[in-house]
Amino acid sequence: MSRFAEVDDQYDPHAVEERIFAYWDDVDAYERAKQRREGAEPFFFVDGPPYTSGAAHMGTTWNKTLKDAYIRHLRMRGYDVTDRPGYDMHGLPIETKVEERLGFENKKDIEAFGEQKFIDECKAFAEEQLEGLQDDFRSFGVWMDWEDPYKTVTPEYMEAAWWGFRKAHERGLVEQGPRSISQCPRCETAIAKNEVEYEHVEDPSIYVKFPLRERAGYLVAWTTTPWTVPANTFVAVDAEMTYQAVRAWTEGADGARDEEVLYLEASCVEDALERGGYDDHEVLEELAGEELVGWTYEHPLREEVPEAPDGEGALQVYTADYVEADRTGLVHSAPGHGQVDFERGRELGLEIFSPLGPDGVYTEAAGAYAGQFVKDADADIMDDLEARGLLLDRGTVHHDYGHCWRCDTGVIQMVTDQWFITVTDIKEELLANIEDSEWYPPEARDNRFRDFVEESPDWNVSRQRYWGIPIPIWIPEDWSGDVADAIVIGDRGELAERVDQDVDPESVDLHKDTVDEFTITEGDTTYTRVPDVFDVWLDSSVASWGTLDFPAEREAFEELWPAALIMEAHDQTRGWFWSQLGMGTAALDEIPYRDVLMHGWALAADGRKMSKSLGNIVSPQEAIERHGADPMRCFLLSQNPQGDDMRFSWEEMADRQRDLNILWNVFRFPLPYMRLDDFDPEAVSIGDDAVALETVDEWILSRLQTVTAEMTDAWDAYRQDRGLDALLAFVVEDVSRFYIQTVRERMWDERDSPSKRAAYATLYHVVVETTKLLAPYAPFVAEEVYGTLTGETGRPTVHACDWPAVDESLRDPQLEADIEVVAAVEDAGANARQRAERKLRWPVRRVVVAADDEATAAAVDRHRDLLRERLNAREVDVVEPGVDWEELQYGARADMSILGPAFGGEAGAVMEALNAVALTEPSLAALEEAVAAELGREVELSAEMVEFNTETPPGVEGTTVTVNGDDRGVVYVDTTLTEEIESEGYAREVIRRIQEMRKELDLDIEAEIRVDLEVGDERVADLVDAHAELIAGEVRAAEFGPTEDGYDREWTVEDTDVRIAIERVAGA
RNA sequence: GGGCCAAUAGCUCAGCCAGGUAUGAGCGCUCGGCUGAUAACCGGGAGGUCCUCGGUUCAAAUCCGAGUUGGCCCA
Repeated sequence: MSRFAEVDDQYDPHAVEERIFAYWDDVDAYERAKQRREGAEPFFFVDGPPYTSGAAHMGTTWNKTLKDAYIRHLRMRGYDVTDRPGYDMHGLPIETKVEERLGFENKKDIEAFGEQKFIDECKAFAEEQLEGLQDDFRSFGVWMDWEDPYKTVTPEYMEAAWWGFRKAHERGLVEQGPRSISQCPRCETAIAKNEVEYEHVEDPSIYVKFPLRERAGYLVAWTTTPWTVPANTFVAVDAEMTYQAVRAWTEGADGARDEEVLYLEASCVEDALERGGYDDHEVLEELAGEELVGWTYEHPLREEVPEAPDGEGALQVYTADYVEADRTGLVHSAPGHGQVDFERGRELGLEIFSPLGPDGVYTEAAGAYAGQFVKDADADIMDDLEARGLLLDRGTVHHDYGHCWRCDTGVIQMVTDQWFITVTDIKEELLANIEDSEWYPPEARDNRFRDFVEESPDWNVSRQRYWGIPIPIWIPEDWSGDVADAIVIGDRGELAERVDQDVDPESVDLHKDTVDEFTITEGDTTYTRVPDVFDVWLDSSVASWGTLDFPAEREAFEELWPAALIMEAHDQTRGWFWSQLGMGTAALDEIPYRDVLMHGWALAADGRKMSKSLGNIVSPQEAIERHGADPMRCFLLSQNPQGDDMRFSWEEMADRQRDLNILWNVFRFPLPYMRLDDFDPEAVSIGDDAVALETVDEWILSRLQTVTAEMTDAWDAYRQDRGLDALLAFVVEDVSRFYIQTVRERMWDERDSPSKRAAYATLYHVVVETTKLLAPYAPFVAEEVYGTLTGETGRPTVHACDWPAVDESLRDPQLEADIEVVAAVEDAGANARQRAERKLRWPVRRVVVAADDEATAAAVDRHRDLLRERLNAREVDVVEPGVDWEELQYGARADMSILGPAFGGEAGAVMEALNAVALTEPSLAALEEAVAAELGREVELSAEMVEFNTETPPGVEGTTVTVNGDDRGVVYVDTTLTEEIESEGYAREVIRRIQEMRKELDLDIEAEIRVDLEVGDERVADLVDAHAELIAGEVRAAEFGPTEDGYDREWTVEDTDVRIAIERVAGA
């Protein structure tokens, strides 16, 4: 970029982005920034792979922006940062999208289409989505290794999953067996708990009567899933609860009683009998749940389902901890379906009867219902129960029921054989390994994560699908079910070595259709692969080594692993944070990451989550279009990244754009002067002898050090938001509002001077360092400003710079504290001026600062010149603490509620006298004396009667100085006019108007002009005339006098008409 | 239904862990100033049941309990 080039008048984020994208391309900025740190201390960052099934939304954008900012920052801090992006590309969500695209209904369509073709379609879809995501991420300036992302679908990566799984197997943590799982009958696969979405639906609500064998009567249990009744195996009670045997009856028209005996939990009796439509009842007996244990009953659908459970221990009452005193207090339990039923059933050693296929259709074992889809059989089952007189009530209920997150089909609980990593066997290790990670915020680890790990069941890693990493297990024909007899393959080399077919480990694809062909023969036994693929959560769980292409490549793994840092949103506590812990511990007995930055979710402006149905989605593209990538990034990075959800706000984003615009103005303000003077930053810098730093220069340089230190601390504490706050406050308040304002006059000076050089050198240094501090947040504008200032002398990109170090020699806390006081005094002075209605353009005779403390007095004293300048005062005086300003007078206000009763009829006169007097000191004695003089007689006053206040001399206004909430004194501004002040005031009024006219004519800064002035009032004309020289200097007037064809304008200055004409004179 | 998190000015948020007057901050609004950074900048002002209800305490935005609303996770 060419140094001190002309820049846009206004910050235009889109123009900057466009130029910088081209520039980065030209100079290979990304590669060079990385090259700079090659061989430096490594920092192993691991990208949590986004799922490739759609475009980047605001949450992904926040996440990636955070990652980019931290990577850039760490790189500036000197680390060789791993920045390989990753993509999670397998799994059911993509399968269902592809099925939709191809118009498929179920698995049979896939089989007909061809497994390999379907896998190819899924791969193509995922790759297509991946390209979209890459473009999205690049569009807001994320610098990661886009040329070489890790993809979970490549052989190297899939092998990493095999390797981890084999390690887990070697440690005895892999097993196969029946489990109650959530099955999607459409997708015909088990789905994970977190893939189940609950929806409000209407379902049957039935009270089933189970006929007791050894005694009269029925056990009554409630269920919303009639289709599980064929598999009923036992009825559960709570040991402690009280159950009642009740005789309940209905009375016919003829008075005949129809009665039966029912067993229910005591508190449920009334409600259940009401539902059953009984007329009345009596309690026969009370029993503890424990006493019911061992009672046996008839299966209610024995005739329809002859194969229904009837084995050892079946059809009995047992205790179970899932029983509640709700509905009936007895629970119909079918270990072939429900998870808790299954677990209790296994514990009791009961038969697991699950008479349905993966598509949710009853098998032959279901007898009369065979061939029906379970949900469709509900009605028949209820009819059959009713016909048999075994339904106490039949109704419906609205409740939440699980559905497949992808295809929205209601899930069914059933027992199937699945493969597990038995993480419950290593729970202690998992909990211990957690301690090796540091979480930001820390509570997330100690509450949420620990709880989740403690409650985690074994990990079902098998899915009966196509688009995934095939489970690398080969089993013999007539397999015993003992996993020790199975073969688990850990990598491609081993695969090629052991399978019967000819396989090239370098080129083999590891997807299902390919590996299903492979067989292994050992001795005279032939092994075939189990048909399942891995749960897609297993894919990303191995990312910490998969991203290093381990096990194919070993060196990087040995040097870098485990990850130094990962960052994802809080939903990943039960996702990626957990899966990595599980897999890392199972395979390597180590947690695969050290620092975890857990951020929140991007919510919509209304505080609700962004969703299509609420219509409150804001896409990153829209944000970039409206405000630009840098302002969007700054908005996202100004949010606390530790746990809290972010609330989207257009206003905030617009504010960040405004902040960057101020930076832009700060940057472009000195450029014309620097160009004019051929300022050479290399020859004239802040440390040089030829540069005479003034107080404000030293101050802003000190502030820069303080801000740098604050920002470094903020980044180290994973609070980049606080760093950005500090930086923007510095730019807006310190640099723009204070420093620039103060140095403007120095830059206007046409002559070369050590002071002007100091201003140039200081501002140059401050802005260049600021671009470095800003670089991780707003990489585009930081680059443009940096490049324009440093030209060819800097690094090719600001992102290859070192993070600024704090230069203690430039740091002066005393000075910073002083200027804080000065700024507060200035604020108070401006306030006083405003109340006196005296514009800043008009000088004031003097300003008196009555300091409350030594520090304030000393600060004002030290910076008297600066204050004089900023307050436009001829003189600044300090009154030391403890001393009254002698010109100050005091008055008193009467409190009539005290004074009235005390003086009766005289009160009015006393009050008037009291309010009228002026005192030199605020004491009761002085007041009494003055009031006596005023009133003509003595009065006796008490402290309660009056309140003292100060009265400033005529023409003087006072305002309290506050610094960070503390009163530090009072500033008195004396606005009394003198002829000399009026003269300068009018002259400055004229100057401003001429400047405006120059601006209107778009004259060059250096252009000289002729000025013709006609002032309507003779006295004012003389006053202006007295400052002709000042005017000429300020507006570059070569001469005064009539213009030939000048730009002519009428003005009104403080009620006086002024005509001004200007024209350019030749030769300038 | 359960666990965790949040709620403070019109908006976005500090403050809460270690209780002590909300100087709250920025933006917005409004009134004024400045005028070669000017589609910029500066100052003044208004603006609050600190979600609600209870409790602990001399004192609660802050600690405790219950509830409401929203978020995440789980059933």
